[in-house]
Parts: sequence; C-alpha cells; structure tokens
Amino acid sequence: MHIQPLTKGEQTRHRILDLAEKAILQKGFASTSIEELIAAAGITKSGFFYHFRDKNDLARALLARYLERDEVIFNDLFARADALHEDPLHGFLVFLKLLADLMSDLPNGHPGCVVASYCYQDQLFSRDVREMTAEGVRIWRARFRQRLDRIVEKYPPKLDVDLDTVAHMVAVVIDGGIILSKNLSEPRYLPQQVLMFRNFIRLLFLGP
Amino acid sequence: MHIQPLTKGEQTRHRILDLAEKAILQKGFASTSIEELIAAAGITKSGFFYHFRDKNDLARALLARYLERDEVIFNDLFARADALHEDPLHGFLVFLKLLADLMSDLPNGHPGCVVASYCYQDQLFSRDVREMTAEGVRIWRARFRQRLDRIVEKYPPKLDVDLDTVAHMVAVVIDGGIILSKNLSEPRYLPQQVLMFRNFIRLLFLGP
DNA sequence: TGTACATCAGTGAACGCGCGTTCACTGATGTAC
DNA sequence: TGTACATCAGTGAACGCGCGTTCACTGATGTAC
Repeated sequence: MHIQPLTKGEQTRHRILDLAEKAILQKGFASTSIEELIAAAGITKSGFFYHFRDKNDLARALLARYLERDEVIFNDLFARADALHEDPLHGFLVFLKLLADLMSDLPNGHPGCVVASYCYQDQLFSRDVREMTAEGVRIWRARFRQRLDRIVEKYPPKLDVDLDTVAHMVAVVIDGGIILSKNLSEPRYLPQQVLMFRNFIRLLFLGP
Repeated sequence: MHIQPLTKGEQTRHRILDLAEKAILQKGFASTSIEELIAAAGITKSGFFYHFRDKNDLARALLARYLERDEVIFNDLFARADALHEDPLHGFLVFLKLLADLMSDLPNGHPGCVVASYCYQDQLFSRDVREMTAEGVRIWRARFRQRLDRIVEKYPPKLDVDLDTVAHMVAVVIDGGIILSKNLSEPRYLPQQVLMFRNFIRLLFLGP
C-alpha cells in the first residue's frame, strides 16, 4: 500500500473536513457554519462549494472519512493483537487492552464519535447519510460477531448470551464512554470503561 | 405528595418544553427554532419570551425537567425492586430487570437522552447548563455507587474492580444503548444491552 | 358588594444579522499535437 | 519546442430567507380594602 501525495485541492478538502469535524463534535452540525470553516481554512465561500455540492454533502464526506479511518484503526489493532496471540479469546482480550491504551494516549481525550453526534440530529441529513451511519454500525457488529463466533468454539460461555448483543456492546461501551468522558471532562473514564468491558468478556468466557 | 393543578401558564410552559424536547432529540438544539415551537404550541413569539428569558433559558429548563423526571423514575424503580428483595445484590438485579422492562415498553423506542444530546453540542450552552449535565452524571454515579458498596459487603467481587467505574457503566450502557437503538431503528437493542449489563453484574458478584 | 390596583399570560410589529446557495468569471497548471 | 485547449482550484458579488431578540402594549383574572 503506497501513499501518493495529495494534490492541492485534496489538501484543502481535508483541511475543511478537519475543521468541520472538530466543530461539529463540539457544536453540532447546524451551528457549524460554512462561513467559519472557510475563514479558518483560508478560502472563500465559493471555494467551499467547489469542493462540496451543498452542506449535506459535507456531512456525507465527513462521515465517510470517519468510517474509513475507524476501519483502518481497528484493522491495525486486530492485526497487532493477533500477532501476539494465536488464541481467539486472548487475541480479543489483547485487542481490548490495546484499544484502551490507544484511548488513554489521546492528549485531550477522545474528540467524539461522528456517528453518535449524527444520531442526535439525524433529521438534518438526507436519507443516504442516515443509511451510512446504520451501515457503519452493522459493519462494527459483524466484525466483532465474527471474533466471538471463533471464541465460543473453544470457550463455551458461562451464561447463555446472544452473541450479537455482546458484539453490539463494544460500540455501546465506546459511545457511552465517550459521552461520560466528555460530560465530566475526564479522558480516563473512556479507557476505564473499555477495560471494564474486557473484564466482562473474561468472566463470560474464562470465568473468575 | 399531593399534586396541585397546573395554572394556564404552567400548562403552556410544559407544552413548549414537550415540543422542544422532542425536536431537540431529533434535530439538535440549534436547528430547533422558536418559530416552529410557537407554531406547534399555538402562541406567538412574544408569548415564548414571556416564559423563557432567551433560548439558552429554554435549554436550561428542558435539562432541569429531564433530570428531575429521571430522578423520579429511578427512585420508583428502586423502591419497587427493594420491596421485592431485601438482599442488595438481588434488589439491584431486579432493578435492572425492571429498567429493561420499562425500556421495552416504550412504543417508539427511547426518544433519547437530553444529557447525551447536549454533550455533542455543549459549546452552544452557557457554563451553568454544562455544569448541570456534569452534576447530573455525578448524581447518577453516586446513586449506583451507594448500591454497589452495600453489595460488596456481602458479595466479594470475583475480579478486583473499581466500583466507581462499575457505577458509571450504568449510564454508559444506557447512553450507548440508546445510540445503538436509534442508529439501527431497533428499540429492542436498548433493553438487551441493559440485560447484558445485568449479566455482567451477576458474573461479577455471584459467579456463573 | 364595589372599586382600584397588580399580576398573569400573553399580542403585534419591527429590527438587524448571518446563513446557505447561485452565478459569472479567472489565473495557474496539465495535456495533445 | 510552441501553441491551443481543458481542467483544476478557486474568486467576488449578490440573493432572499429565517432566525433570535426587543419593545410598547393589552385583556383576563386575582387580591386588598
């Protein structure tokens, strides 16, 4: 996988998206104005509309980039975890530890989840954007469900649980943990929640 | 506790708050206009400003009412659970079951958490409103922490866990579960998550 | 019981600002022959 | 190598609409004497 250098236009586009993402996670989509983005990006309003058809198109591009980046990060974490452990359960436990470490290393705390932000203002977006968030969540579930299927082959769970619900819980704990951390301005709460979920996985498949 | 009838003004105020809460959970605060609220409530714009000093004051009133209602609901659930069980652990497990049942009974799913919604647009609000959300979360933690303290006296946990983190997890699972349910338009996912958290509590204090 | 006054729960009109969007235009860079 | 043309990455000015807020005013109800 070789990275080709960004053109001037792509650089500007990414600059706008960076600024928009940060603003949207703090103020919401509606009150993030095109005006403030172009002021910070150093272009004119027409320059913005060269890159995005309208404001909804900005929302779509932002979400698409966020989902792609998430994919890359999680693939990387799983690859690193699997390199350390053959065993599916211990690989998953290592993955969760690496995830918690990653979240601890964010200097100002996690900036927020675009999917969670969108879901509390979903009436603002066109249907295709709303469908993208749903599809993103389904991909998450599928990824973790696959892991869990391999785990149960070797480690029968101590309680009779629905594996899709357990798979969902990864996203639930992260989204809930981000909200907790943001509300109390305490970045450490998020990795703590991830590690507590890890405790649950241990108890469920390995026992005390 | 006797309920006195609402005056005409209080009725209007509640009508505005009901409309605002619903709209804010779907579109966010900024794009919920005073104009649409008064149109639905059947008053004029000046009528709105008779009830609220400005738009931020609406946000404050909305949040205050939400936190008070939450308090009432949780007190009620705990009272009902404790009536069924002396034991602190089993009382807590019954409480979680009642909570899941309550969430299953919402016909169109949970409408959303005002605190979670505010946290993704907190730059819109004055400092006192932001402090209110933080205080709300702290009250939640304290309530569950108190329960957990009574549980550990009788049931030593199977893993060495921080009880504040476990107490936090109630809010985490609910907020994360709401986002999951909203994103996939599947109300059942929220109570499922609550019951999965219940499984965790069982495994942690009772074992398999 | 009648009257004066206060409070409640609003009305109606006007304000200025900022927002998203459109349109015609342009200099710099890349490509074909 | 020179020239014609196309594409890229924007500029500048104008638009109309909706928003939150203010201000002076008002009819209905409640309270004091």
